[in-house]
Amino acid sequence: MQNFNIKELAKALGLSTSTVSRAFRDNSDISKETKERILAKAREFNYQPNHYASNLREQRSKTIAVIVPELANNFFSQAIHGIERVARDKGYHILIYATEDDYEKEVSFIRHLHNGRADGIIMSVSGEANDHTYLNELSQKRLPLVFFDRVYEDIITPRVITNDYDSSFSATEHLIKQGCKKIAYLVINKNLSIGKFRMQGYIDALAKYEIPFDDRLVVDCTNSYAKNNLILKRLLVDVGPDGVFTSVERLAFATYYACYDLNIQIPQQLRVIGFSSLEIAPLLNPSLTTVTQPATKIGIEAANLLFKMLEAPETVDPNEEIVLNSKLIKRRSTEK
Amino acid sequence: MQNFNIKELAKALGLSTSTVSRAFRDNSDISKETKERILAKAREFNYQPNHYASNLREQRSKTIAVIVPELANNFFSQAIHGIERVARDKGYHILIYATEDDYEKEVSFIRHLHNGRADGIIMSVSGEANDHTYLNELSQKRLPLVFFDRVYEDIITPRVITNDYDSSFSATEHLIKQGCKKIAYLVINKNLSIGKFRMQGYIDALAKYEIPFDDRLVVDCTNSYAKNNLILKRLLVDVGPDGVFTSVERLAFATYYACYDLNIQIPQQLRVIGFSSLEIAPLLNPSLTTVTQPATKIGIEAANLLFKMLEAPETVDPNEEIVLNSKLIKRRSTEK
DNA sequence: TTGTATGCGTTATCAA
DNA sequence: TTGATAACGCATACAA
Repeated sequence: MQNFNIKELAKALGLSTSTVSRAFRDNSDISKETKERILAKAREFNYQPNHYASNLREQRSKTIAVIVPELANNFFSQAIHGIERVARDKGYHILIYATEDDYEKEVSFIRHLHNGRADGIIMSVSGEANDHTYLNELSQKRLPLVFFDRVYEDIITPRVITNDYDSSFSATEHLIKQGCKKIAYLVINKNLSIGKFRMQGYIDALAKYEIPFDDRLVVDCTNSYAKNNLILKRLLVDVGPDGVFTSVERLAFATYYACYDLNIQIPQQLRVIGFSSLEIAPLLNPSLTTVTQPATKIGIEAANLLFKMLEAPETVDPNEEIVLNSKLIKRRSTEK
Repeated sequence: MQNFNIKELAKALGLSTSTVSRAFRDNSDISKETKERILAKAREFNYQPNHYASNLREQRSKTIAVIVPELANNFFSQAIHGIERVARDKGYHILIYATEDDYEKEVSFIRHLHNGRADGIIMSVSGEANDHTYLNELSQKRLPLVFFDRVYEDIITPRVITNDYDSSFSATEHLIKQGCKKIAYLVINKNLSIGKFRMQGYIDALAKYEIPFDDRLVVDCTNSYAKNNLILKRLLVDVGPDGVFTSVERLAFATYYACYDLNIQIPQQLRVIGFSSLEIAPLLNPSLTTVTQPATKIGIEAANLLFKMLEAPETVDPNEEIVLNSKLIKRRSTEK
């Protein structure tokens, strides 16, 4: 940590600390010459106002926390990228926390953030449990929170999501139009709101085309690659779907691997479509039909929303919901 | 920000602030009962010691900064994941900064971090310019810094890298053994140390097999997808290599796209190998032969090194260099 | 074992 | 326009 502080700089300049302080604040009265003299000297000594002292004094941290389930995921890294850009423009810093889909960690992060470390939180939830009251503590303390993509429905706070229901409906419809009659739906956590909406789109699309719903075709997967591989192989062998719709990118990959293992041809024997932000989906074998969310845009919108809450809280409706559209991009994995 | 502070908590308990403070510090003398009474009350009011006040007092932030060129990149997101895990275990938080390969941003981030915001820095450099003196300012102030993967050679600080020279040599040798005689080497920035070592491995492997070096085959690419596409197509058409070795993941993808566009068959007409941390390399069309760096491990090692510097600076040699091995994973893109 | 008093580095208030 | 001073919330040295 730095040793050189505002006092020493003031002494070196023969000025008071208050005058020096003013040189770093834009709105204060200070003569142009002194200001420049101070800044020059500051550069010389490489002085920067101590962040912790400033923030203690100013009661805000110019920092926002971003909580995501995982980092090694195209969707989240693109979203974080978007958030980072907005934050940087605003002169804010971002703290990153990965819950690894662990509810305990999520609660622990949130609790710790109550200590003034961050001015606001942008979060995509893990969704493992049902007790979200810890989040209400946040709202009592008025620490602004914005959800993106994965949200808790029982918590009222602004959110940025995509048109999951419609996308799922279209994706399922697309599979049906390509001739599928037995469409499996792969999900990580049925109970999470995002899972529900996406699943409802699937269910309603089946209904529209009078395809009976079969709950053996709705498969709850895990976070373990090995387990998923087993689950999927069993599905493919025992139930024998002719189409697969995955609510999460990872499960589309898992489906590919399972098909490779079982020597099942995509798309001839099985058509695959998945939610995915993978930029190289066209390079897969076969190229993967995706429902692609505007990940970076989501991050940007979430950050903008949070900054609006920070700058003018009264202008933000706690029920505000920004819905962005995903795109269905048809590729070889769903060809006839 | 929170309104409830240590004073209020002390008042509510009929104790002094110092006693309350002690309840949150492990080493201090305090009776078990009072401690528990205090912690219970703290939970009730959801009190947490203010982070900025503590850190101002203690002169350390329990925060480390991570600076990377880009976020939407498998290597970096995996590395960050590794760093995050170690930091969390140590009770540290991580700040993330993306330079987007912009030297100006890098300098600006570093300068701002001089204000006590972070106790240390883990960085993979952008490498755009040659003036790294701003980093020496860091070392004067003894703000610990660890490089990983992309480093500046002229800055003395501990680093975690991979055996780039050997990997490149092996990769090139592999292409030669598969029958390639005209091997292109794609790079983003020739001047960056990592680029140099990787390139030297390529050059020496050619020499070993008495293949003449042709500098039309060494191609400096950009950060723009569109430009790279043009550059690569020109290379493929005008120079006509029979093998491509990319020093960066992104360029392997670019090569695939260019081949798709030109209807060039991989691996029959062109064999491709690239540095890549892509987990789904086996799913590409054709599956991509990769030099895979242990990204998460690199992040973990870098973080461990930084914490060693923070906890026992005298035990860390500033020239310390941890070298991890990459793996050459042969897949279809380089088959005969 | 607990309480008192001081200072960490900064900025806002007020006075000059 | 500039300077003196108090306060932000906390943790430690020292006293009790």
